[in-house]
Amino acid sequence: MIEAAPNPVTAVMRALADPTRRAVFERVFDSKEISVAELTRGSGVTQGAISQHLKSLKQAGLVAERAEGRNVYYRAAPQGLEPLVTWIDHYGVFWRERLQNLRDLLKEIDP
Amino acid sequence: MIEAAPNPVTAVMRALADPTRRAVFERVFDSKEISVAELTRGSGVTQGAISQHLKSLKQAGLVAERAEGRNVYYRAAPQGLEPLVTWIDHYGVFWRERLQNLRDLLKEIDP
DNA sequence: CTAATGCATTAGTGCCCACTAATTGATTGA
DNA sequence: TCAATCAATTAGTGGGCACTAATGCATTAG
Repeated sequence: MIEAAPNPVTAVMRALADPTRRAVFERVFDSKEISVAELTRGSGVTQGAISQHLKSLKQAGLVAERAEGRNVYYRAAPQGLEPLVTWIDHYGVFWRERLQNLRDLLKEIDP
Repeated sequence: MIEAAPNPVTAVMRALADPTRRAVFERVFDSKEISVAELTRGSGVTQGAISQHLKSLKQAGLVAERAEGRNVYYRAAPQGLEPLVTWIDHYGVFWRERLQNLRDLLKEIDP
């Protein structure tokens, strides 16, 4: 139960749990590429905050960057969501089994 | 971009972002039903902490409870994951099919 | 009845984190 | 050249959160 190991699921969950940071990811995702200045516009927070969020998202493997001139363009890295998908999908297996058991049971009762 | 509204996605993400609390959820899920005392055993934290985590999970719609005598038995509420699955379904382009199956399952479970 | 067990809740504490303001370095425009 | 723009980073701050210790309330056992 002692989980000191920095789990990738935890990293992704933590990165996306914050509404502001998740909104940044969503905007990056919806744009093919987007600069920091453009992300800052209408974000309600300062440019520094946006840069910090982008750093977190990058460390979580959720975004990638490309520098061009004095701009830095970010793009989404959807593969970064894989740990999350795997975690959730794990429960899908259980549900599947339970449903199957339930169906089997129903068939026995009402053949 | 100002997101003051307490989003259900945020609620679920936040609830599951903490490793200890997520471990509690996983143990609740793996057991059909489990008491607080049993959850506390081997959790590495006090009983009070477990109760607090269960309260958070309950408010996020991820667990439900059943009192019996002086025990309270918790069980998983899989439908609580629906906001998360829906969100990933939108952004996790690679795994949309996997998740679509999972969403169908959730609908079957929670009629 | 009395002691013990199960659970929730509270107050208190330390820590982490989201944010700002300011600075710095780099690049571009006039 | 000099000013302006873009982005990252830093120090500092407030607030929230995970946790403990302790208390209270039921319920059960002896």
